[in-house]
Amino acid sequence: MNFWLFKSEVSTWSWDQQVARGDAGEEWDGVRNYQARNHMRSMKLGDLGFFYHSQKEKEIVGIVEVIAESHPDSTTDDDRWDCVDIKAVRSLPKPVTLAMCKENPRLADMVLVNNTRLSVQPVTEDEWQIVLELAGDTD
DNA sequence: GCCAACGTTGGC
DNA sequence: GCCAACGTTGGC
Repeated sequence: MNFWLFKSEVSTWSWDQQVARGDAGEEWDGVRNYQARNHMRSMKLGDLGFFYHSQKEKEIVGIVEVIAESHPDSTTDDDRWDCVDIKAVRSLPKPVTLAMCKENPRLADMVLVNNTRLSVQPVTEDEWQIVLELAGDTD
């Protein structure tokens, strides 16, 4: 089981839209960055990820699950670009802001904090647990 | 709205 | 294969 983080601008694709898709999920298309694509290629069914709103909100708002492994991105004919499908699992009780991540010494190495431009990122298991704690998601 | 960081493109 | 120019992302 691996953990990830998916970044999206609210105006492009929001958490509300993702939730509205239900178990059908949605293709995480439109990624045109090799690093992000490579992360998606290494995802497995059942992997979990955070859903992060960039720009205005700058906070992790929910948890998603990979429901289809890497396949060609249907929004382009360019065969360089693949993507996965994800579905919303649940919203976080309290969103975890970028500022909170930056303040927490244990999250100092989180990709979110250090590489602001990468739209699909790996998250370590430790980081995953810490963020869940910050979110009050103590399941 | 600005700008830093970073990725990509294309000329040589 | 290098590197300058350019475009985009995203935090501030």
